[in-house]
Amino acid sequence: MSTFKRQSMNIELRKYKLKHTPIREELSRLFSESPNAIPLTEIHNHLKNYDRVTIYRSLSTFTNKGIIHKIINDNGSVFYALCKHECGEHGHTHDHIHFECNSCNSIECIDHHASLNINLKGYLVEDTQISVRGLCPNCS
Amino acid sequence: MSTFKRQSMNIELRKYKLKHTPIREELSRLFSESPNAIPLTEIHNHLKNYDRVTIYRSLSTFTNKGIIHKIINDNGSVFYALCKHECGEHGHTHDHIHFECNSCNSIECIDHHASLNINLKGYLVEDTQISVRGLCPNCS
DNA sequence: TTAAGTGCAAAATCTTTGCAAATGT
DNA sequence: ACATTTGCAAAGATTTTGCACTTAA
Repeated sequence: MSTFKRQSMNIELRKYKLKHTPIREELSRLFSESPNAIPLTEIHNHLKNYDRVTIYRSLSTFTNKGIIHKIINDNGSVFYALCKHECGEHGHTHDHIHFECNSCNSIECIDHHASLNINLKGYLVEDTQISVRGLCPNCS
Repeated sequence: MSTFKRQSMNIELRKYKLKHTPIREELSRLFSESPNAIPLTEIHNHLKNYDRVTIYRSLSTFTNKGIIHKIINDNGSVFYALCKHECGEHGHTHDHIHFECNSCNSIECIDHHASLNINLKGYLVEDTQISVRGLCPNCS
């Protein structure tokens, strides 16, 4: 239990013109420290001191700023993960795949410029999202 | 507005050891007639005469039997679509992609044996799901 | 100082559960 | 006849909205 004051969050709130509040620092830390997507349930668990509404609104704010993105898996469970690329207020642009582990249920965003040959006659493809299930390195 | 009595549902309920009830016939017809996945909201609209609970339970039954499968899009909206292949009580096995139209918001299951070269070192891939967004033939 | 952010209460959805009544085979 | 299915009431769960209070800059 360190009493040192935490310093320099990895997410620069100022850059996004967001005020520097306790819950946002907590969220920043959470996301910065986690290599994987974070289940919404876990976010609630970590932020028990804060009102649920505030959590929803903070996540919404971060999402709108292009700091994080929402992931919904096949079961409808909600996760959030840091955006790694050029997302912003004007939209999200992701070119990674989501890997979900069948054992530990973690979801990881993996950079991948997939060479996907989809030939859909008559369809205009604008975006492709690939989700992979299996066993992550820790579980296989 | 035909007054002929409809005949021979495309989904053979007996084959699945399911009783032949009105709501199940309605659902069978709905799915058989729709080339696309059906939004849950639309299912509720079409089945206004039936209790919501009964609808949920019927969809759940069909899903467990491997007759239909549930699709959740990026927004968390729920759709259901017919299974085309060898799904059954023991599980679903799909090898199609989901195409979601950015204009009319329809979702279509498209058979596709995607030649996807994913090289994920350390990961054991068991299943790959591809979702494509864009414009469907009707909208492009 | 003051616009932005938070907390509380309440509403709005959406989905599930329990049980008695109805129905298909 | 009887197991299955349905409808109703109610509970659970999740997310959103309104508004007054608080706080960061």
